[in-house]
Amino acid sequence: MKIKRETDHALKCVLHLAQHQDEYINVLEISQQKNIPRTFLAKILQKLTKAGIVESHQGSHGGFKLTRQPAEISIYEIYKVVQGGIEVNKCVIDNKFCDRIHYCSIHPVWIEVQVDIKKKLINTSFADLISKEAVLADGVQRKKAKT
Amino acid sequence: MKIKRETDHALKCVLHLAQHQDEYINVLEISQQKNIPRTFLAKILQKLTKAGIVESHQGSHGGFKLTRQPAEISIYEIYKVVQGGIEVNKCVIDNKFCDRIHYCSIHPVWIEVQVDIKKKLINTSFADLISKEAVLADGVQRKKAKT
DNA sequence: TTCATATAGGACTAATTTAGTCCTTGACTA
DNA sequence: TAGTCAAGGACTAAATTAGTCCTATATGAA
Repeated sequence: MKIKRETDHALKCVLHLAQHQDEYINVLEISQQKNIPRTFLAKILQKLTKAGIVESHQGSHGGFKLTRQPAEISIYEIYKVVQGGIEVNKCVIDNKFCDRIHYCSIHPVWIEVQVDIKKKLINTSFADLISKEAVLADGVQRKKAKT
Repeated sequence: MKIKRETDHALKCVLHLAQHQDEYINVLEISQQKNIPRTFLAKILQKLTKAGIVESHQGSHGGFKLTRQPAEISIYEIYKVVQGGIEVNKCVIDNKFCDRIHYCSIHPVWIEVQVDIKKKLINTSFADLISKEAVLADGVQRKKAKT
């Protein structure tokens, strides 16, 4: 389990959409706002669309928007769309990498770790992130005001 | 945080040494027993030696052995020697990868995940693994006996 | 004392994965 | 019907991982 840049991009992107619901927002705008390479982001949004997390609209004034409320979308979901599942160690997923499947004492540790991570990611929704962002942004403002 | 093959090898290697304390065991034997490429394992053992987890002895009848009791060595320690620390997302370690350090709402999630993982890995020692191995090996034996 | 058996260490290479780009096609709408 | 957008496939570049290889050095035993 390691967050790829792609996943990072995807999360920021969905966060942006979550903060601008009901509008269709195009790739260029998101890429500029969140500092993500445009063409790469386009690819990521394709995946999110296929997965049903966002819906797309072509043509002018087209773009993307969320299909669900931010509170209904977890970090885990996005993570899964991009990376395909939590994989702490190859051996846990792919038996080819472990000849000791039936009696490996280390194996269960990875499984436990995976379960823990999954729980945490499932329990964080984009509504949570939005409210945190607000608090944090406020903090930054106050800091600026002080100086 | 993703377990590299190298770390996997290291863990199996230390487990083997933990199961054969007081003897010096050489690279060749461990590599054969645990199915790890010999030259690669040699490199790994160098790291473990430098880190003070094993001590080496050159010359005939030389090899490696643990410097401490298995109960005193955690999975985390080995992990750290090989991979240098838990890094769920680059942005958590390296600011270059995140322009949003001061107000990123996703950031704290990774930190929490890292802390959780670390706890779990610290709390598993090689003594734990050895006893698990015993139980598991016994299970395999019973299965074989049945057929 | 010298030979066989080990590790130490540095410099390489091969394979795989990650992080993108580019280009053409197809949908929408003003 | 031209301009604006996404869809999709095929590529490429960069970075990381997973090793190898070769030489030097230490140790113990014949």
